[in-house]
Amino acid sequence: MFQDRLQALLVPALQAAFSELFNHALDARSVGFQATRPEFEGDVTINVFPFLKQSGKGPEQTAQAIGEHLKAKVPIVERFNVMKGFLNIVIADSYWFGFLQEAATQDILEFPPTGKRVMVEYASPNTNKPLHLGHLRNIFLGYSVSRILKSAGHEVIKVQVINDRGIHICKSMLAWQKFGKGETPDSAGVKGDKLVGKYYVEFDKAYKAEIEALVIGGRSKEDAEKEAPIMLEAQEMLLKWEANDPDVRTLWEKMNGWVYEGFEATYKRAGVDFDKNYYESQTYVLGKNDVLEGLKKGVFYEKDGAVWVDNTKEGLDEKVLLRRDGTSVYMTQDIGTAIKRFEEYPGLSKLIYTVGNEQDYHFKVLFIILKKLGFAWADELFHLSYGMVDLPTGKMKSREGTVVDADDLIEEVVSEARKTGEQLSKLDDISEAEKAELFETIGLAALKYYLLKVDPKKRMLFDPAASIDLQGHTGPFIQYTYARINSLLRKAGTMAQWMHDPKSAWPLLPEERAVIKLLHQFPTVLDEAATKLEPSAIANHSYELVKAYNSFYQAIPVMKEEDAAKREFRIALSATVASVTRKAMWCLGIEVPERM
RNA sequence: GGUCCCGUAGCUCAGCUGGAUAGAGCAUCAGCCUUCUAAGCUGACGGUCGUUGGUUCGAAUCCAACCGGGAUCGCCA
Repeated sequence: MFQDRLQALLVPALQAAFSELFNHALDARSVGFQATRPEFEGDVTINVFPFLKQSGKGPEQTAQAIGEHLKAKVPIVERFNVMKGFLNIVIADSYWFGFLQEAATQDILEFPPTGKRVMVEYASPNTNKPLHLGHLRNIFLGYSVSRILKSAGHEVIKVQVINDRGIHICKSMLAWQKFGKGETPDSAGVKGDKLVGKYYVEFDKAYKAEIEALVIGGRSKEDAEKEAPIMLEAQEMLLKWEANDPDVRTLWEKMNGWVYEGFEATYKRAGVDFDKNYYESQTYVLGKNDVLEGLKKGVFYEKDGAVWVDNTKEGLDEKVLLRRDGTSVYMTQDIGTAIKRFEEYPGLSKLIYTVGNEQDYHFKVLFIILKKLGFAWADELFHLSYGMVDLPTGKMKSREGTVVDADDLIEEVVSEARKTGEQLSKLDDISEAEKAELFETIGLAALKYYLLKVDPKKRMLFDPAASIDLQGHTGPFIQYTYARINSLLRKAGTMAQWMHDPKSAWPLLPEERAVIKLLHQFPTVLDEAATKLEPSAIANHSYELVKAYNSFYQAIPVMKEEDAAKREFRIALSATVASVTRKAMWCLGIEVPERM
């Protein structure tokens, strides 16, 4: 990494300075470089306060002594200044020119292969209702993480888990049977997932009506909830499903098929995909044997006929893994599925679950259990826990109909992009089809960037008005900068290759230097994003970069520059910003348009 | 009640492996298009970093307590 390379040049020199000046060994890890604050002259800053004990001198003298030593010994240290305990170092232009030369000719956001395989699970929808805003945060986050890991040199396997069985889908099936009159997505003219979701709501209505009737008839609310005929019927249907009843299975396959078509359409429009799907109907039987084996080994224990794990030593509770009747719980399946994945993918070195933070406890327990079962890879499991998405009106609640539908939302951001795009009317000469594609790209960028720029761990507020904003700290602003550079490059024609020639170099302008430094930091940001699984780091740095570029663009002529060497250098700088931005957006799952 | 997460400008968020005068965007106000895309740029306004203690040469950042918000603690999924 380039940041590391600069440090690699400076740290040993600093250590040498230390032993010569103060006769003291300096631990490389204790050295912290920081970017020099803009109000001072310099590129990197060393804070000497931590070294005062060893130097035995005051901050100014210490910094001054180190600065003089570095300037004498390190060619790229051009000059320095001391402000209190801060040693601000100016790195020679030649270093920055040299870096740009490299960045212009290779992808600085593509790391060499690590040989590691990583599985990222980033969607686990139920098949009884359509995808909503919460799913979108999950999907965009996981997709971005998988691309970041890929750029960081890992082999990535993207998977989703489809919760295709259980009482929830039986409810939809039953309601469709009762009230559907044979309606299909085609006959109703709606997406399959929407149709099935509609019958899930129908079930709930009928169920509530039955409860009410029973309560009026004198039953307690709790009894009524248990005794409502339609609920009993749904439970019966679930039993039939488990018994492989042909009629139930046929209906189940038909309705799930509708849902998959609907999901597929949403994923396609959202621009995400998966390498493999796991279906709960196939995995829900897994895990039972593993639990029984754990019982034999004494990892688990039996109480009241059920199998339990005791995690009280870990500060957690006891948890049932097999019910008294021998059937599985959710945890059991997850144990089995994890084991299966590591069997299916030999050499899998990491498994990341992108799941909301309401399941923090679940994953804590799951990982502890797998560790107790003795799987070495248990340490490589990671719960990428993301915060809930709130609306200005409060929490999303499906029962209260406050859920923001994924398809509707995408439609809205795209049409907003269209509205603005047509107002600006810069695109009168391109076809309707091209325009449609462009607005799709811009609208989705607005939405994705809005969801990804926030630290995934944090709960976030979804403000519909802000999410379709195309100005300021937004995806379209970044796209705009890219398109703008492209326009510049088109004017430049076949780009004459700029080559850094140390002999004919000129002083870098502050605007140029600022842009180069942000490019220089980017690989470190990618590394951090890949380590911490934080797309927001990429999103925010991309914004910093294009903002600095726009300031440069505003103040400094590129094509109008008369000195050919400078002109070509600025074209190369612009082209590099464009290509790095494109790659950074790729890491977020965001496309960039050639013009807008 | 136990455990965990969060609290930074009017709003939404950065900054959090301790370091200089805490940064952006939106909103508000004032400038900049006969020159490379104004979806842009420049500037102004705006802060007891929830509160109180502690550690430290130095705390938004680490620790503790409290206040406020959220999640979770099923033989549900």
